[in-house]
Amino acid sequence: MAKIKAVANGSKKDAIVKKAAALFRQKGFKASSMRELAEKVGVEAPSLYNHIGSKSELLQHICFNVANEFTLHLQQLEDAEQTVVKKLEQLIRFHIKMMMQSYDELYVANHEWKHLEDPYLPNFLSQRKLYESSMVHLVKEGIRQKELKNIHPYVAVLTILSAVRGLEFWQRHKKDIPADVLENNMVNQLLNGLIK
Amino acid sequence: MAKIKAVANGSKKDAIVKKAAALFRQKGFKASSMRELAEKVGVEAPSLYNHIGSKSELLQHICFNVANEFTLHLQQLEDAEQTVVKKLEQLIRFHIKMMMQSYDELYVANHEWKHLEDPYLPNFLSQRKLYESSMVHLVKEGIRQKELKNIHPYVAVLTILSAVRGLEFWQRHKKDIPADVLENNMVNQLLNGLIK
DNA sequence: ATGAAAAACTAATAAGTGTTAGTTTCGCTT
DNA sequence: AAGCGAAACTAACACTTATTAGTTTTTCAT
Repeated sequence: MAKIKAVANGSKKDAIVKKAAALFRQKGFKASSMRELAEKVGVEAPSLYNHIGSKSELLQHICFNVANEFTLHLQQLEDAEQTVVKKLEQLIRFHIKMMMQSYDELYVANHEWKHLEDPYLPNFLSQRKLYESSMVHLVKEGIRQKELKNIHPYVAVLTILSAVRGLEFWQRHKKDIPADVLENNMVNQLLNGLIK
Repeated sequence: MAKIKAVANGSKKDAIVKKAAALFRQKGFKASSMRELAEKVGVEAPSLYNHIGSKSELLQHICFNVANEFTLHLQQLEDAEQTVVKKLEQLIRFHIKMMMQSYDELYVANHEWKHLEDPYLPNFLSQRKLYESSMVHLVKEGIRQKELKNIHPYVAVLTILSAVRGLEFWQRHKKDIPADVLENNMVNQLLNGLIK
């Protein structure tokens, strides 16, 4: 009856993944049923399996799409020739941009990763750990270059990552606080506690 | 066969709530079954219903116990005669202390509140909003008193709340980073970006 | 020891889960 | 128009879910 409309520049599978991200964010992975997802897509539940392999696979796609985007960006940042402070600033701004353009996916990757299955869960976690480690490395370099105060590197990274993660919380106040105001204020607040 | 052992200074119900908090944190609310909870408690699933009303009720207790503790502490803080900076510092330290002594409960309240049911979900959210508002008020006062820079108050609050929330993330590194080191570093980093 | 209340048990229910099998319909190429 | 593959459908399965009913055991004050 109803057909699945493929999203611009993407397969029908991508369209399903996108709807799944929205649903998983609203209800959580376990509380989202394939029947409900099918309804959002405009199709009966078993029809979904013409395009996807399983419910788990949907979560995998969401989580790793996000993880890969962040990993890629960080790698590019590491290779760039810039001060550590500039790099940290760009990193924060990237997190904010991602939060705006891929809210559902980012939220799901942050909150529902624990429902990933066995080869994927440890892979996801180690990729995340690697991201963290790279940031710690960056901060240490900043301290060595005397760009940053002599703070505890891991605590600094933790604080930055937590703060940007908390931006999902701000989605509800989008109208009150324009993105650029938020961005500049947060960058300032996070970095001024660090810069020498 | 097995009997439920009441926790020190608490009913058997409290013992179940505590086990539920640990389970809900590990697996998430929806993915935790009453059978599994019963197993952790050392009893058959239906026996739980001699002590509690429903699965939902467990989540309600967890979420509101946490919310009430924070609300109470903030009220006491507001009444105290201290500088705004001191108050913010104490607030951050309180969050860290709570994270250490009630990790499971705090985690569940932060992550699983969306599975609360109808009268409780809006109540929880409005209590949370009130907490936020009080913090914004506090920051505004700090700006008026010229204790704080002229930053966007809501962004400041968001950053602080997000950063302390991210402490759950640090639980895994407890051994590497002693609590007091973390506490002092985070307080410094968060406040030095704010203090004039 | 006895009777009552508390709290455990077993059995069962109704609803919901992801997913598979088998069949029909749609849309496009020839 | 015919035929073929993609993608929809219905029906069903095997399981798990929270929870209730009814019964038996345990605990404890008298």
